[in-house]
Amino acid sequence: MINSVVFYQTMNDKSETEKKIFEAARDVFHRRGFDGARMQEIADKAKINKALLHYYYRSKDKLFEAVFREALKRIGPIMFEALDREVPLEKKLKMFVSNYIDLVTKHPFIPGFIMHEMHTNKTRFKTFLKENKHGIIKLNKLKSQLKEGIDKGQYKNVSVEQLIINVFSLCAFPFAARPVFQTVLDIDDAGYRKVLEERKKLIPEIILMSLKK
Amino acid sequence: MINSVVFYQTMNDKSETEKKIFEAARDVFHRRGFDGARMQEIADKAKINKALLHYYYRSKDKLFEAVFREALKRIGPIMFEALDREVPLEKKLKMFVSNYIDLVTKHPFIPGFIMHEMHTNKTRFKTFLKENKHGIIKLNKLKSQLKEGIDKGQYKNVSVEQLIINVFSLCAFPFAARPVFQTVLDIDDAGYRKVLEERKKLIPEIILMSLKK
DNA sequence: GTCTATAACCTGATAGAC
DNA sequence: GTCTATCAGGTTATAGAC
Repeated sequence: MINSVVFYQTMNDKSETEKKIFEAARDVFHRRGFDGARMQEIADKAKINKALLHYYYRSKDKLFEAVFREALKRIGPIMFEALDREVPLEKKLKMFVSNYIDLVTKHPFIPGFIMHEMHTNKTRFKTFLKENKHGIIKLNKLKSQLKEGIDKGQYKNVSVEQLIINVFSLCAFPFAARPVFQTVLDIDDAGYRKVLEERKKLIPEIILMSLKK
Repeated sequence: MINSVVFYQTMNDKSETEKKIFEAARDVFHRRGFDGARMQEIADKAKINKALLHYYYRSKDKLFEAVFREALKRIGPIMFEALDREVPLEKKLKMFVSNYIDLVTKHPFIPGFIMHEMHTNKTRFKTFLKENKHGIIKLNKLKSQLKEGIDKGQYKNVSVEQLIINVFSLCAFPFAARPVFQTVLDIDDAGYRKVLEERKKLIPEIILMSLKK
């Protein structure tokens, strides 16, 4: 729900053509990355011609920037704010994982897209992230919850950094490496969807199990 | 050690120039991906000119193919054969995680590289994987170990597929998404190396904890 | 705003001398 | 085997008509 608001605000004042272009661009950039994307393919997909792309977005760089920013806006809030809310840790984890898997099921290329573009252009990413105010996240609430559990002797002494890395790895990697897993484990599309769905339950269990003493 | 053998066999009969080219190509392709890589950059890095690249490797495609094959050869055995050995599950996990993290520390772009190239060209990957005889993996030994533990009431009823996905996610994603994590969690290079090192112990603990009843 | 035509540039690949 | 010079094709970007 957070994300539809963001999307709505961003797209609100745009013309129909501009929306069509943006959606086509998102699709192509997500799939192929900046270097693999072709302005011609975006134009074809939006059913307009190349010149119009430049009319609306000046250059490939600017168009990419718009797409990349939107990806961060979609994924940022759910990633970080959701984890830092005033909700019991256990419940928060379940909600987060379920929301994340739903979101990325709708935009399955986002994790791989962001990862790849970051590796090939770190500075661009850092700039965007920081201005996006999710730059360096605080996670104060999560930290204090974790510390509280540790002090009570309820949780193991795990750093919040490792915890975050574990949660995201378990959530995001099955999407980013989907073709690898499907090939190597010989799972068809329907089967893999089931695997992903199962993980909504599985991941919180794993994380909580790994925290408990 | 498996990997040095593979490397040795492959590089054995090549001239010095060919080796230099291959290593430069590996570096550039790993970093930038096929679409982002430039023959000129490879030539510069190998300290020869573009024409020589074509003399040795005919085309960008063929050069890429060589690099991609080598990445699979490096990662394939450690990924799958290691997990299917006749060793107690607990010990096997620890060894695997430690070896994997060491290998990928040396070639940190491999996970992201393979993932990205797969998304942009699935058929190529499938062909390579299958001929590489790690195509569809059997994991018979791992399966029977897991089943044995489940039957004994020692382990939970987790599928081997989910287990594999969990292990690889926890191992590979911190490398593939390293720039994201470092930025967002505000960790410098030395700090992140420490985080990765810690995971050699942490990951087997998490996996075993999640298995136990 | 939308189109066609084309400029300007880049990149992979080859020809040919040494 | 290695180099310089150059071609051929493709891609981003713009000019200009409607």
